[in-house]
Parts: sequence; C-alpha cells; structure tokens
Amino acid sequence: MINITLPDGTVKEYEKGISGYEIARSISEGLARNAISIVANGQTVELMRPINEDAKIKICTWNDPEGKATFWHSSAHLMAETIEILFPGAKFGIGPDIENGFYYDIDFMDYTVTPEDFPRIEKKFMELAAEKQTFTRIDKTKAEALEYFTTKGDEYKQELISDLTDGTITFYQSGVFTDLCRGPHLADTSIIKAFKVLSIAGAYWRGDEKRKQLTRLYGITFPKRKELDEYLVLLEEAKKRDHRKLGKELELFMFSQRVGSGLPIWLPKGAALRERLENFLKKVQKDYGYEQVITPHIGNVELYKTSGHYQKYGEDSFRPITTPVEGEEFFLKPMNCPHHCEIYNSKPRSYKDLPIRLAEFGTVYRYEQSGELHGLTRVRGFTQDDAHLFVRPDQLLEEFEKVIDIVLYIFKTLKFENFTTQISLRDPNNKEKYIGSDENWDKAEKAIMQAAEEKGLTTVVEIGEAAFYGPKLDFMVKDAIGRKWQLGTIQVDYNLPERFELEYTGSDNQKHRPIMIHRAPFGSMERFVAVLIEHTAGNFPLWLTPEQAIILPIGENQSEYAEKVRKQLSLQDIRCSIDNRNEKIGKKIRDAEIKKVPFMLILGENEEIDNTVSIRKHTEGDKGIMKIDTFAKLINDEIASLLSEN
RNA sequence: GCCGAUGUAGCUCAGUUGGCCAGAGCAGCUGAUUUGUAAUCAGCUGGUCGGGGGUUCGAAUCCCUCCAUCGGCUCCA
Repeated sequence: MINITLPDGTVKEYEKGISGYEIARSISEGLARNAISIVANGQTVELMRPINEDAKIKICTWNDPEGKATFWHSSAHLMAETIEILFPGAKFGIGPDIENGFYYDIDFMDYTVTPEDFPRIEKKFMELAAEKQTFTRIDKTKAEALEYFTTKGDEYKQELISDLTDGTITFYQSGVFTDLCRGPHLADTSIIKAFKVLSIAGAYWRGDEKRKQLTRLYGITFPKRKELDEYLVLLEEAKKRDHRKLGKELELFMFSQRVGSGLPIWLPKGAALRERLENFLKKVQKDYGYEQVITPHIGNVELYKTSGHYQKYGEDSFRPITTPVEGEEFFLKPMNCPHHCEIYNSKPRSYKDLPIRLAEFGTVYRYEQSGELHGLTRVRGFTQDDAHLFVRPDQLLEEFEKVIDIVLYIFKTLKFENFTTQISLRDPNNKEKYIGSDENWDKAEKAIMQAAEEKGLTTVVEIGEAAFYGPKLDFMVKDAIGRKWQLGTIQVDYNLPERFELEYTGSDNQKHRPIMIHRAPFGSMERFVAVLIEHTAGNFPLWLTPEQAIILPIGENQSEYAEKVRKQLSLQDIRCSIDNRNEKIGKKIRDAEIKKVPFMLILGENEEIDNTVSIRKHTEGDKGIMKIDTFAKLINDEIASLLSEN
C-alpha cells in the first residue's frame, strides 16, 4: 500500500501501482471524467501512469494550468500528425504548449503553407481527434532514437536527440505519428472538441538567425466548441483596444511615411495627454529631490567612445552626422546617460552633494530593424522619462528602493495592477556581451536583488537580459493581446562612472567613485501611452483625458448659454468644448460617446432658466441635473482623489 | 534583417475569370430642418487604386521591384 496526499492535505491509502485515473475515480466520477493529467511529487505525468510510492498529488483538469499545458501539448502532437498526413515529407522541429495554445515549428520543404491551407488542416485534425487516438510511451536508447529519425530523414529531431543523455529518451506514438517527447499526454484525443490554426510565421531553428527558418504554425484547442468561439470573441474584443487603432480614432498620434517609419508624431490631443503625464512625474520627482536638465539630441562620437556605446552599437546605429568643414562626427543620441555623466563631471563634487539626481525627458534615436517596429511600443525615436542618480556606496540601497517606490506609486495611480517584476542579470557564459569587471557586476546584481527583496517584490530572474553596462530591475506589463512589454526599468551601474572617471571627495579627503542608478519609471512616453491606451481602452482617467466634458446645446437658442457654461468651467480648469453643430441632440450624444468624452452636458431651455447643466456620463447615461459649479467641483474632487490615493 | 500576409477617397470597406467615366457608408462642404439623452433629409466635393517598372489592344485585377503596415522570428543601449 502507498499513501497519497491530496491537495487539501487528506491522506488516503491505495494499492501500489494505482493510476491517477483510478484515484480520481475514487474521489468522484466527475473528476475522473474531467481529469487530464496528474501532478505527483511535483512532476506532471499521464493519468494512466502507475504510481509506485507515497506521493503528494494533484489531479489536473482543463481548469488547471498543468491540465491546459497537457491538453495543448497533446494537441501539438496531433497537429503534427495532421501535417505529416497532409504534407508528406515535412520535417519537424519543436512543438510546445504556450500561454494560449501551442505551436509547432515545421520544415515544409518545397511547400509554402498559407492561411488558405488552414481549413483543411483544421478539418483533418478534427477527424483524427475523433478517432480517439491514444498516446503510447516508448522508451528508446539514444542509438535507437537516432536511428528512427535518421531513417525518417528528419535532421531536426536527430539534432535534438544528439543533445540528450542516453537512458532518458522517450517517444510518444499517437496514430501514425511518433515524436520525440518527454510527455505527459492526454489519455486519448477524443476530448479535443475544437481546434483552430491561429497564425503562421517564420521562426529560426533553435532561435538562431543564422540557421534555417522553419514555418511556425500557431494553434489552439478546447474541450468545448463554445470555448473556442468565446476565445475568438475575446481576441476580437482585444483588437478593439489596440493602441494603434484607438490612437488614430482618438487623434492622439500618427505616423507618416514621409517623416519615416518608427517615428511617431504626437497630435494635439496626444501631446497634451503626454504633457500631463510628464508634469505628473515631474512633480513626483521634485518631491524626491530630482533636478531637471536638458541636453542636446546629438553628441560627439568621442562621448560614445568613452561610454562604450560606440564600440557596442556603433555599427547598428543611425549613421553619424558629420560637419561639412571640420569633418567632426556626431551621433544621434541613443541614450541620455553619457550627457548626464558630463554634467556630473562639470565641477568637483563632495560626498555632501550626493546623491545627485538628474532627470530629463530625453528624446533618443535608435536604429531598429524594419520588421521590429510596432506602433508606439517599438519605435526609432522616443522620449525616455530618464534620470540618473549618482550615489555613494552607502546610499545605493536606499536610493534604489526610493526609485522602486516611485515606480510603484505611478503604477498604482494609473491602476496598472497586473505587472510583473523581472530581475535581468548578465549571462555568465557570454561575458563578452558586457563591459565591466566581475566584481562590479556581482555588487550591482546583489544590490538589485536585495532592494527588490526588501521592497517585497515578487520577481522573476532572467539570465542574459541585462543591459551591457549593468543589471536591471524591469517592470513588465502586457498589452491587449497578451504581449509583454518592458515599461519601468531601474539599473545599477558601476561601469559608466569608471569610464567617465566620475569622482567625489569623501570625508577622508580622498577621491571616491560614485555609483550610477539609471531609471525610467514609464520606460518611454511612447510605450507607456501605448499600454495605457490598451489598458483603459481609450477611457483615460479624468485627469489625463484630452476632453473632460463636452457641452451639447439642444438648439441654436442655447448657444449663448453654452458659451457661458464653457467659460465658467474653463475658469475652474475643466477641459471642455461645445458641439455647436446643427444636429439633433441624439446625434451629438452619439458622437461624444464614440469620442469617449467622460461627461456630456446637455443644455436646453430648462437648464438655461435654472443656470444648471444636465449631466450624461459616458457609457452610463443620464445622471440628472446640477448647478454648473457643483459639476465643476465634482470633477475637480474626483481628480484630486485619483491623484492623491497612495 | 528573415518568413508569411496586406495596401482602393480623411476613415471603414465593395470591386466577379483583366474590358465602357473605379463604387458604397461615415466624415467634409452647401442647403433645408432648430431638434431633450447613441445616427434628420437632400445635393455636392473628394481617388496618381502604396511608388516604380513590365506583360497586354486594354491592368485596381497578371509578373518584377521598392516602400509601408500586420502576425511572428531574430534583435531591443
């Protein structure tokens, strides 16, 4: 007999060799029916696998992440089988489950797959699923495994197998398809009731751009047809929040082919919104002892040779600008830190002066490959809400933590609740990608981890994601369709102070080297606004929104009164306009709703007589009548509360 | 940069196998209407069919090329 511990802590006794399925059945028929896989002692395995020792278990269904993973991973196998049948000779790379569905990287050889092929792939897939195919696990020696795929002529699988240790290799066979795989899998394919090929893309074999590009098919499956339909609706809804679409509709920003790709142009409403964000941050920073500076958009090549950027990125930058007579070389500023280092160096510094906190909304230009540009989130010219803190070693931790406070305050004020925090370290096996000594890197990495821990952040550590001059603490937020973007970033840097020979005089009258903290809570204004648009679906908080209220006179007779209301509100800092068009009130309301104006003020004879306005709230409807000043106070109070919550 | 797709009026989209002056709705302009909580009516204006080249008697439609955009990959100081 063995002891099985259930997630709620109860311990049950079973015969040795019992399967997860039988355990599920002993709990309830329903659970057995819905069970997909079982986690036993931390390892996800098939339901039918015998359990031979005491174990802590969890039966996974579609509602568990592990269950979904197994469901989608098995679906990837089935999609591969479908491809093998429809496109004989196709070779297979890897096919994992992902956050939403799964993909398989496939070399289709001479055939080019297009979305027109999707329907027949989907049809065949569903036929195979209905066959109730089972997944059979087969242990192989390395030699046997290699032989199988050599005979089959699949060099990708051969390469994968060569990297594996002998004795751990398993195959899974379902239908006519056999794949190298660790498992686990569904009991059989019949519970897959809906499948859709989502998209097709190129993907380099093993993520290496020097190697062959395979065709990646993205797909998703569900245990119910209805769930697929719901998922597709969800995707459609998400597309409506796309910042590129809303940015155009709400006239926030634009791009022009003539100006150049990746170079955003801020329209009046977008510029005003961005300015409010900047002022908000400026005020916070002032409270934290930052000083604003302004530096030029270009810098001499020597500046970037000193900083190391030239050696690192010189070839992948916009070409240098040269002066006609002297032939001096300048680069478009790719970052603000070197300029700020020069400010630090402009006069002798004492330990009493530190920390020095220099902030700048600095516009920078970076060459991004054409295929990487993406709306406002990935551009070639953007403005960082940058600042550099020059601190003594004994101030590092406290200053770093205060920066975390600023980031968290901003995220909270803007209701960014679903962010993740990532510590980006260097890849110790790839040191030539970075500058600076091991000792300094160690110090910097430790400082970040300590600060994050003391602030109670739940972090994910990513190796190899550091900047070339130092490790980072990054704040990541997802966009409408789940893509992750880095917004806020805080970086500890021992390297630039050395390269620029930054110094301060200590209390011992000796020269010391300060440490730099680079930080940008928004990341960049462009990317932040993009994510803000997608999070709010264009319904910005009242203090940020371009137009807070719109006055809608019912007829021509109210135009004078409308102007009076506008002036009165404007005196109380409320942004509003008048819709004086010769249209019916229904039309004016409709247009204001589409423009997402938070408040509509409807004025007719009654309001004019009583000196009131009739309030209609965006998406909510009629809110009744109130005095003009009462409305103004209501708005200003709401804004004050939005900004003061802390 | 790479793989695949897309590009028709300011916006959203029609445009059959290449064939008469390239269409619609919204927006805009003009006029009528003066309106009470999500679209008043009528008329009009507006397009080098992404750019360039080619095939053809004839190209928005077929081919080549460049550009931009979209989905990914790679990259992201």
